[in-house]
Amino acid sequence: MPVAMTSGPTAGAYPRVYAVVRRIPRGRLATYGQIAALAGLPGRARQVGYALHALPSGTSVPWHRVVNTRGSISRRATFGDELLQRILLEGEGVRFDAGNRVALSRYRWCPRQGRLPRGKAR
DNA sequence: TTTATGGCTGTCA
DNA sequence: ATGACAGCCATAA
Repeated sequence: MPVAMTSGPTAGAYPRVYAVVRRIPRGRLATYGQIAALAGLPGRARQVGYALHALPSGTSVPWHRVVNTRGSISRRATFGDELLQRILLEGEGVRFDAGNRVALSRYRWCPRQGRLPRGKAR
């Protein structure tokens, strides 16, 4: 196991990211930026991507519930992975429209209603 | 050490 | 609606 950053503002960032992702209810979605903010890493959506990418297979973290701000699955190294994400989401009742996008305004996870501004979504 | 890249986001055309 | 640009900063080489 890596020593990890034992100091600094980013100390233990990965565990925090995982903790937040784990709280996403089934059938709900969150964006990288949203996760980053909730994990105390505002503006570091990329790191969230790295954290999720580092997850082992068979993890209990629902990484598939994290998508980009457009509501679409980011292009990954292989089609298999992004397809898997879609399959998993559909298995939770999330519908994709043409273009492989989901209605974020409809599925967005709101840990605290009004925490993040997103128009008049409900 | 430096450099390049990137599972993103927000703004502007 | 889509496409281009610029910030952001951790990770990999």
